[in-house]
Amino acid sequence: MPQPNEVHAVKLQQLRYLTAIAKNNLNISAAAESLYTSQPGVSKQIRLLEDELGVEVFNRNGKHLTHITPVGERIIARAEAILREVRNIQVIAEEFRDNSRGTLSIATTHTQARYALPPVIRVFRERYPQVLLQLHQGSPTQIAEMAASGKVDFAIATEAIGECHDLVMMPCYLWNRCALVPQGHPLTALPRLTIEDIARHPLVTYVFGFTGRSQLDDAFRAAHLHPQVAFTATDADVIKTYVRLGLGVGIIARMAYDAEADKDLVAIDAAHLFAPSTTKIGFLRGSFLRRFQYDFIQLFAPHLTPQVVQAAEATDSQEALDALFGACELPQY
Amino acid sequence: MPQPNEVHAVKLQQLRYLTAIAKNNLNISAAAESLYTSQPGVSKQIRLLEDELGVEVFNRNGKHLTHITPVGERIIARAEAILREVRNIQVIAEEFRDNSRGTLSIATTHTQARYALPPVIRVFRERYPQVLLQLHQGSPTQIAEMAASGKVDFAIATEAIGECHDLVMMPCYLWNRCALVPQGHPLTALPRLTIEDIARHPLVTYVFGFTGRSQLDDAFRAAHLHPQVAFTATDADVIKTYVRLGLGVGIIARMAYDAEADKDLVAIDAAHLFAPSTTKIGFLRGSFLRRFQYDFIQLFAPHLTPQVVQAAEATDSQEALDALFGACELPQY
DNA sequence: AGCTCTTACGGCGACCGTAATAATC
DNA sequence: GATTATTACGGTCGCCGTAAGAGCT
Repeated sequence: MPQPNEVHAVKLQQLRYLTAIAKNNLNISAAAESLYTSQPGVSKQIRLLEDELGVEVFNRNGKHLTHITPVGERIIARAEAILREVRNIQVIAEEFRDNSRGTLSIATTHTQARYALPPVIRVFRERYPQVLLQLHQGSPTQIAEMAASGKVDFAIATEAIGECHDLVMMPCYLWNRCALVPQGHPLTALPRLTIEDIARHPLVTYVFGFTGRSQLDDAFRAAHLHPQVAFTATDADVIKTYVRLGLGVGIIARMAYDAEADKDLVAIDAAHLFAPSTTKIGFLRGSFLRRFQYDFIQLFAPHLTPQVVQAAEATDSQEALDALFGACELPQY
Repeated sequence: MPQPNEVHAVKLQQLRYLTAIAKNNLNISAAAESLYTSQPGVSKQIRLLEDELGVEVFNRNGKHLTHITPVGERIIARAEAILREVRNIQVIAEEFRDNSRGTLSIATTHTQARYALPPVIRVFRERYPQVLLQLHQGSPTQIAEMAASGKVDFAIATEAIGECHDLVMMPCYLWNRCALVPQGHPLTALPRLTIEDIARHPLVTYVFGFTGRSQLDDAFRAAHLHPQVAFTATDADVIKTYVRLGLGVGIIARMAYDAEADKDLVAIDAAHLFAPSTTKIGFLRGSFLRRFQYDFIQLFAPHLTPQVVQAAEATDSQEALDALFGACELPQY
């Protein structure tokens, strides 16, 4: 006479449904769709779970979910941890089954994808030809969101990430800027560039929130200058285009200047004018990292050995993290 | 046309089976029994899980499980974390449903149960009459094991716990010893007790591993003395009995001397002869603590406020923990 | 009116338990 | 021979999906 068991128990799918609803603005229909299942099923399982736990996870107004209850917040947080660990188990199994096969997904900005990553990717592909690479481009906030939600393994960007406590962000390298002008531009005649010189011309540079734009603003503000910004773009290639059109002085990352392809333009070093920016790599806290993932990190930032990465993950406060990397000599470009 | 789903997925019960087998010396039959289910069911689910993950969790020799594979170790560790979190979800729900109702289970030694806990328990029961109390007595190692396996919420003891990294152990108070002799015993005539005085008599004291016995041995060894131990017991009541019979000098915790009930015996302070012992309270790392649990801790050790407890849980290394409590003024008895 | 959650109902699949078999100690 | 794991088989339960109903915005 089978299963007169405990009648009911918490199930993993219920937890999946829970987090999906939370991620879909409390819309059960959308959550069901994102999970490729039916609304009634999701709805029912949530009720069963609430029944089982004896508490309401969601506040309801008639037929609509309005809020997450305080206890629901905590339950969902734990549910996310559980699902992360389940995913970890699967990743661990995959790693041990064949540690040279798998998928590496990275979300990053144009600047990194175009100038910093290619040599790293080349070496990585040679070393792990069986690993499927997936790169996704986006804004820094999108990138952070993708890493935080587990859609990608790594986030690589310069700004606006690190606020999220769920992400472990580690500094990779520092980089400086140059001013970019057409040949024969007045700035090319100056012996040494000053910030006032730049401010006299309209600027073409990055959109706010992209690629160290805030360091730029900080420097001008500190000098009480308010240069005219003629155009803002999310990537250096677009900036170059408009510099070529004579729209203004471009200010880009030094590494984005290609002596070959951009020989019609002149790059004037501006490292002494703006604080260097730090490019970081991050991953979801609590993730099991595969060997090729550790290897990728180290290829991109040699000082980030597996030991350092594990230490960084173990440190939860931002100050402790800064202390950990304060001693590191980061490469500077 | 229902469920042409992902065909299979990791299930919580499979993880429960996994941990049960690990805890039962790789004996599936015993594991099944401990879970009140059948061997074939457990066996099958484990095979299904291994199939799903594509790796062997256990090494098999014909029909017997021999070892846990390296990948199995990691998977089981994650599984335990998952099951802990599931339990946490249930506890959280219970807490929010009614934070004055529930169960508090404590494993402790005779000494604590008999002398240290009663006043705490009395106040606690007044404050939370709805909370069901469950006290379990055992040896320090048994106590640590019970807490580590989740059978009890708290472990309270003096020795031999803290090795286990899964437990968060926090110091509660220090205590000293006294020598216990019948009235008229030669030691009562001495102006100030020395360790040599004691060593001249046979001793009646705690069994090794119990109630700060090691500090005792340390002190004699440091003085190059090897007193004869006439009798060892696990609790002070038994020790008193044999002191009354004239078997030797009892050495017990000062707080175990009751001026009323033990007025036929003389307690001679020995605080200056032996290093004080530290009684600790511990719980399973990663457990959600209910309000009444925090309250209980604080009743037992007023310096262990919820903030301090949370800080202690967040600290993973033993040294950092010692540093955290190094500043605390612990009460001393 | 449109969207969304809930209730009702039916079917397939899965888990569990009993029984029998095989392999080790 | 005793214990233990696996295979085989059957029954019940539960999940999922479709369809219909109820309640907001």
